[in-house]
Amino acid sequence: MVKDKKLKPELASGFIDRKGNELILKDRLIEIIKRNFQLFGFEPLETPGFEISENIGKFLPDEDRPMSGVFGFKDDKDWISLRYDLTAPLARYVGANFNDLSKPFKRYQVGTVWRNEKPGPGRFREFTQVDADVVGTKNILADAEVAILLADTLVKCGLSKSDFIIRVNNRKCLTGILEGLKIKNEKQIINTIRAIDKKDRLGDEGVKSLLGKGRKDESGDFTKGVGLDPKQIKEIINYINTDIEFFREAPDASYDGISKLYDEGIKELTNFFNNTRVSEFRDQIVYSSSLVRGIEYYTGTIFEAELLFKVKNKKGLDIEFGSVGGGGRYDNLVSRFFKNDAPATGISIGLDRLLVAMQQKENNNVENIGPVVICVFEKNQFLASPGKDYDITAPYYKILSMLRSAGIKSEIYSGDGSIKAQMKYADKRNSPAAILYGENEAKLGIVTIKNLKAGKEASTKIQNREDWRKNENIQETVKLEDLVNEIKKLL
RNA sequence: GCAGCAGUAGCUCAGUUGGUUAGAGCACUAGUUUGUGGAACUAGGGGUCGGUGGUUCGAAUCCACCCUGCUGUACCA
Repeated sequence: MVKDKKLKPELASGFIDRKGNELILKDRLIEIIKRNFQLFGFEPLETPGFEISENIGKFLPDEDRPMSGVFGFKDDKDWISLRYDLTAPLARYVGANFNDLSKPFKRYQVGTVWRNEKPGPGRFREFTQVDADVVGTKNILADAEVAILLADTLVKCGLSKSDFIIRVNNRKCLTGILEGLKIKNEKQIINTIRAIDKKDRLGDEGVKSLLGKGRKDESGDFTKGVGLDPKQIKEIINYINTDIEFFREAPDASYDGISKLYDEGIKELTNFFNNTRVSEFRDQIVYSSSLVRGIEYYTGTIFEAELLFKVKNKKGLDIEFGSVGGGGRYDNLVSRFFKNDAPATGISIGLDRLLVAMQQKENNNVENIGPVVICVFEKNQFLASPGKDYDITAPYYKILSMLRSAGIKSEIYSGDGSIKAQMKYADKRNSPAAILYGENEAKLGIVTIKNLKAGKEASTKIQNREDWRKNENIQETVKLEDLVNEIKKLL
C-alpha cells in the first residue's frame, strides 16, 4: 500500500492555540475588565474585524511601505484589512455617528487585532486588546480618568499596587525640548522619539549612538542614527534622565521657557497630576521624562503601565516583557473623518500579555476540573438493553440529570474504551470522580463512586500494584438517592 | 528587511575521523489485570535524518544552493 502524504498540523508563525486553564483565566479577566469599564461609565462597542484599508491605514509608520504590517486583500470593490488596533476603527465609528453620540463619548471595546509583523517570544500576530476611550473633549480630566481606570483595572485583575507603575509624560514636553534645541525636521523628531523609546533596552549609551551616527548590535548589524550633534544629544540625554523626581509634587523649573510648546505640556501635566494625586493611585501614576511611546499619532498626555516583577518564559528565564497597557491623547485622529474637532484620549490593555503575567501570580492558578464521568459497561448496551432482567440504560440518564440539575459538571462516557480506558480518560480530564454502574449495582439499586482526586493523592505513596488494588477506601458504594450529596463532598 | 546560529520520531535530544538494518527518554496503543486511573514489566505503531543537487564504493555526517525555525536588530499605528 502506498502511504498518503500527510499534512503537517502546523500553525502559521505567530499564531497559537489556547486551551484549558489559560482560556478560563482569560475569560475571567475579560469579565472583570468589562465590568470595571462599565463601572467607570463606559459603554460597549463592537466593530468588525475587517475595515476598509484606507480608513485605518493613514497612520502607517512608513508612507513608502503602505499596507505592510496588516493582513489585507482586495474584495470586489475595496482593499480591506484586518484591524491592527481598536483605535482606528473607533475613529471611523465616531466619524460616521458623531451627531448621534453623547459628547464626550465614552466607549470600551474588547477585540482581537492582527498584525503582520515578525513574531517573537510573547509577541503574536493575533492578540486581544481591550480599549477604553473618551472622545470629544480636550479636558485633561479625561486623561486622568483613563489613567486611573487603567490602574484600577489592573488591581481588580489581581495585581497589587506594588506590582506596577504607570509612567506618564506629555508629547508636548519632549517635542518642546527638541524645538528648543532647534530640531524641527519631522523625520528627525519621530526618529529621536523612537530612539528614546529604546532607553529601557539599550541604555543611555545605546540611545546616544542612535541619536548620533548609529549603532551596531550584537550580531554586527548596523542601525543608522538620527545624526544630531553632540551638544543636542547631551541635552536630550540629560532631559530623559531627570525622570520621576523632576515632578514629584510640582514641575522642576529648569526647562521653563525653552519653548512655548514645552510650557504648554508642563501645564497639562500639572493639571493631570492635580487629578491623579488625589486619587487612590497617587503613588502608582508617576511622571517619567523618558517615556515617549513609539506611536506617531499621540499629541499630548501619554502613559504606559509597567510591571515591577520579573516575568519568566516557559523555560524559566526572565524575559523582556514590555508594557501591559498604555495610552494617551490623540487629538487629530478622529478629525480625519470629520470637519469638527474631535479630540480623544484613551487606554489600551494588551490582554494576552497581562494573561501571561497573571498566570505567574500565585493567587491566579485556576484548576481546570473535568466532569464527573459515568462509566459505560456494555458496548452497544443502548441497543442491547431490552429483554434483560435489569435496566442499565435508563439509570445512566437518571444519574446524569441528577448531577447536572445539581450544577455538577458531568457526562456519560462517549468513547469506545474498556472500563480501564474510561478510568484513564477520567484521569486525564482531571475529573473528581468516576461513577460505576454495572450489572452488580443495577441489581442492588446502588452506585459505586470512585474518588479520583483522593486516588491521585494516594498514588504518590503507592509503590506496587498490590498496594494499589488494596487501597479501596478511594471507592465507595452509595444508594442512588444519596449520590448527589456524596459527589458534592468530593468537590 | 539585515545579521548570527540551528534543523534527526508527536515532543526533548544522542548519533564517534563518512562505514551494516538510524537510536534513547517522554508521549501513544495493547497485554500482565475477562469491572477499575498511578508505578513496574513486556510487546507494538510511528522517520523522505528540512529540500534539491553534488563529492564518494558508501552521506544523517562533507560541499553548494534553497526552505524553515530560533536569537539579535529594524519596524511595531
